[in-house]
Amino acid sequence: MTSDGSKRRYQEIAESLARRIAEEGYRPGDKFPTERQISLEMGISRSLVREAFIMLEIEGYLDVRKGSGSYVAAGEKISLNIQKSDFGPFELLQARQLLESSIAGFAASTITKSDIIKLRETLELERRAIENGEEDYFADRQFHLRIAEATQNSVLVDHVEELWKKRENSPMWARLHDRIFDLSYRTSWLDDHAAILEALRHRNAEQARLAMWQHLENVRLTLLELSDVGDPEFDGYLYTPTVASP
Amino acid sequence: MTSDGSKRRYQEIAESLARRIAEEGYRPGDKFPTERQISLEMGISRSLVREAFIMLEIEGYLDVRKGSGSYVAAGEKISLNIQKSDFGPFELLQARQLLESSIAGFAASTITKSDIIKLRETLELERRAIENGEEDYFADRQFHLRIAEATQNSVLVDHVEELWKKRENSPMWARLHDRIFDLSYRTSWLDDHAAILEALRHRNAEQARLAMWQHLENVRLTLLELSDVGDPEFDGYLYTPTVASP
DNA sequence: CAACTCAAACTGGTCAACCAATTTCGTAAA
DNA sequence: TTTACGAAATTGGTTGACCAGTTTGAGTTG
Repeated sequence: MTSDGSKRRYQEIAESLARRIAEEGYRPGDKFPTERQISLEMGISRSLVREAFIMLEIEGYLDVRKGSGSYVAAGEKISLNIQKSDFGPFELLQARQLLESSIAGFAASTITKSDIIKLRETLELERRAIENGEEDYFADRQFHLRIAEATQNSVLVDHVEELWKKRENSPMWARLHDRIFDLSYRTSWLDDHAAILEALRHRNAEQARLAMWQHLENVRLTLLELSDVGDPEFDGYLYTPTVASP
Repeated sequence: MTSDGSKRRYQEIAESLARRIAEEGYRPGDKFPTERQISLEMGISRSLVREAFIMLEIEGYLDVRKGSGSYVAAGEKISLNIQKSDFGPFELLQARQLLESSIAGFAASTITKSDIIKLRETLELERRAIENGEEDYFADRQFHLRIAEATQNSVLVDHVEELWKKRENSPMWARLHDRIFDLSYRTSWLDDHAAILEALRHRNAEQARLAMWQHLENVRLTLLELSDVGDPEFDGYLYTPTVASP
């Protein structure tokens, strides 16, 4: 977010158009309405539409061709983007599980004393926040990022976080996210974090990997429980970890 | 890239301005020249500058405020972006190694016959491309993505790919990237891919993980060789894999 | 002298008109 | 009938003028 919470107009328009692509069954390669058509339709100037198109182009939804028109992006970009908007946070969480547990295991061998001290401070911050009943999303995030930093993989973990945050903003998952951070769940996660830190302190890679896996498994189960999906579509995500677990 | 290799004008301008931010010592929070100033300075209309600003805003470099001006983005966004441009592709490759080898191992248990057939086709595509001396970046990328798709982790792998591609565009690594895709290297990578496919076909998770690790290790060594870094700064990346290797 | 006011001079936001590349389609030539 | 041509229509590209918030500072007031 750019400091101010307000959105620029072109962003709103772009989002509305992106929704349109997703909902009106556009497929890669399909011709999208022209800038003029949309400006008339929405009663705004073409410049605004144009700026929105630029945003959509940058985000990989649109492919604009001079003299010809704009087309829903062909190739992988769009199909992945469409997939993104169709899938829930479960896939993402699975990815985090895979990634962060590997990183935690690796961190056991690279972590320094000062890293451990910092992690302990972060944990203390979390504990105090929970006692006071405050929001502590920041501390939770910091804990995960600091472990990644110890292996110099923070860029990647941060990007997964960004994806996660984007999903939070979608109306579909917003309510879910609010409930996730109820104190009850965070208290149990605090124990998970403590277990991870303990494993790292003993430089036990296997244990660290396992602890991180279990932590994110708990998050996943919580998420699943909160969203009370009986939806069989989600079965695909309910696999037994064969990679990072023993 | 959006099918056509040609860049839209606003993109060129945005890149030139991004270079300016990086080279002229702008720091987060600093005020950036106004749209009018730059349009005069470059002899173009303000709309073009405006479109470029939008691109820079989306990419997290700029924070534009109505009535006030545009500022070099503060907070994590820009610092991460600055970090991004400061770091080489080695860190990213390490992340890919960690991530994709885990995914390959997992894919061994989830992959279907049709997935394997598709992978074989992609491999054949690569082989033919190399024989004809053509570019085949697409096929290489497709191979890696298809494995990820088998575990429904394509979103994540795709994002790492995006980061990778961004780095390619930076002048610092562009030349390096061109040389990577010389035929000689790609031929040996073809064998790597074949080994990965073989392991997946036998549903041997451990072997698949190892093969993918080794493949990206080869890529890393090639990269290292091509960039002939005696630079001790890179020592941090030259670690022995303790996580995903045996 | 300090604090307030408010208008002028900035800033980005929006618009409608014109430019240039591409596509389309009727017409004429083979 | 098929092909080749080219003008007209359609597309995105670019521009300058005007609109709407924000900042600034001279002038006023206590």
